[in-house]
Amino acid sequence: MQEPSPTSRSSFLFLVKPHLKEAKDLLQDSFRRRDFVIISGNCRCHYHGRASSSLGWGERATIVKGDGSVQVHRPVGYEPVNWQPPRCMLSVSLEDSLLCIRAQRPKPRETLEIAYDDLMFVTSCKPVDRADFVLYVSEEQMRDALVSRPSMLEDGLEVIDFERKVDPGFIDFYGKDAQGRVVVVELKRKSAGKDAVLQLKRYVDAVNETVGVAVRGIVAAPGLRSGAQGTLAALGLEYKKLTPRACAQLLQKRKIKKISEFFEQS
Amino acid sequence: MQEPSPTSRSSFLFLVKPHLKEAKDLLQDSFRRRDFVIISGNCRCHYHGRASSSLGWGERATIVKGDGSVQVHRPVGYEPVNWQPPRCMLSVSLEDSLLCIRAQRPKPRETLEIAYDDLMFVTSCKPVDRADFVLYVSEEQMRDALVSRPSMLEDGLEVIDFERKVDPGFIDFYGKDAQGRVVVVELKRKSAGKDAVLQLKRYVDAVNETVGVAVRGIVAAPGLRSGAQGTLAALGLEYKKLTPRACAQLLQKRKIKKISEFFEQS
DNA sequence: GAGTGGATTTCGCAT
DNA sequence: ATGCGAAGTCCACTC
Repeated sequence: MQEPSPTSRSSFLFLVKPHLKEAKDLLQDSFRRRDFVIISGNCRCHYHGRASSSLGWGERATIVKGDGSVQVHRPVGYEPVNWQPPRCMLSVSLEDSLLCIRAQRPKPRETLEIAYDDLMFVTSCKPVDRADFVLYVSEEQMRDALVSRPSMLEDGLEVIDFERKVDPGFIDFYGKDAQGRVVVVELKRKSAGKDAVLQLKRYVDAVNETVGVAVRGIVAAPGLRSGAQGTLAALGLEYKKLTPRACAQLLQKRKIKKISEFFEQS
Repeated sequence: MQEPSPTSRSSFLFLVKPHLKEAKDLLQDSFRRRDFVIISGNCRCHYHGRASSSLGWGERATIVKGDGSVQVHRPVGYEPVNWQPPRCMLSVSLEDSLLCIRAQRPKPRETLEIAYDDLMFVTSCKPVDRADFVLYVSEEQMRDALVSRPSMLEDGLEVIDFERKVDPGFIDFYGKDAQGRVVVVELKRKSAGKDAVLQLKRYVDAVNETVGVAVRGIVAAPGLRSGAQGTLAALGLEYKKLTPRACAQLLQKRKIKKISEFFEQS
């Protein structure tokens, strides 16, 4: 990710106000090449499959991607009015002075027909895009979420402190469970590895020396790398799945962005 | 719907391989005019809001609609990789030789930043589209669905016959319920009105004269127009909601397209 | 405005 | 292949 922008750009074709025949020839080639195609003009649509729908004449933009997905976009509305998921059979033809585009899917059986009688433009290209998409929340956000609602990890869990200083470092979340046992939570934004488990163990040991009650250690992360599984069990520690998305969603609902706000509210 | 195609076409602007400055000026005007804009080129994206995400450099197409919705499409994948729902604040600027497009939404607070360093093309227009979108299944499809799974209307309901001839006409669905009572169903593709209720009453009366058990009458439709409500109650008839989508979904799952197939399977 | 349920949901991961 | 659950779900409808 964040790799430098390539210096060479992929080529593209574009037709402005083309005749239907001209567009049909381009689209046939483009569909065969699995190009990324955008068609803008006046069209009507018919869909038959999981349901049926019809859409009268109007000016819309159609996107056909190399994976065989299709979407027809009206001037307003986030979602496409008609669409077809990937892996479609694409065909184009001229029928009764209409440029007819068909996208068929075998399973489930469904068909989308888009008929243009007038075109603003048609573009065709093969975009180069090898970047990784990364969706995340910060470890701080995860901690905020957990502090604002400890029950998302376990019923009856309550917060005592967070970022609590102990000898080996800082404990992300420090609380007590429904049975009154102390709970030490190590948060990880990505899948937790053996290093996270060992770090948690050090915290648990440190807490064990200072408190007189039982101490539980929990790794809370979106996943647990295979190597960490055995270590976790051997050290008597636990793992609880905690996804960035769940945390982000909670923070959104609660409208809590910072820990300070939590303490003001509670 | 299906209204004749208008003879005059709305105008559009088309920039091919524009300089960033040139594109910025166009986009500022387009955003102010609430145009329908498509931008194609090399970009990177950052999103912060309900979650956070980053997407490195790659060639993608961005659609900005007049309602303030934004979507960034990669070469493959039905869904946009980044997006913003309608009612966004849009802004465009030149920063560090990048064309930066910002789409901000106040509630929930979230921001999408799209930075282009190279453009294939930019188009801007104001499409005219006043057509109605109609999603439907035929009454025949609804009947097929109900026959293939009467329980979608009520547990224990069984089919005896369909399109059954009685004196006033044809009964859509004829069956018996869990208590052995005869059930007469009148299907409607759209919201049922008083006419549908009265028609059902005639069927129920006709059946009442020929059978010795209690007869129930049910209007099954996606909705019930307000006027029909009172008539329904006065005549001792019932209404059950039955949506075209539920029927279409069932037909799809069961892979039953025609009644004949049902009898072959049963 | 918040809450609820549906969608031609789509999509990914588990079985 | 199939089924189940999550999603920055979106969206329409109800309270």
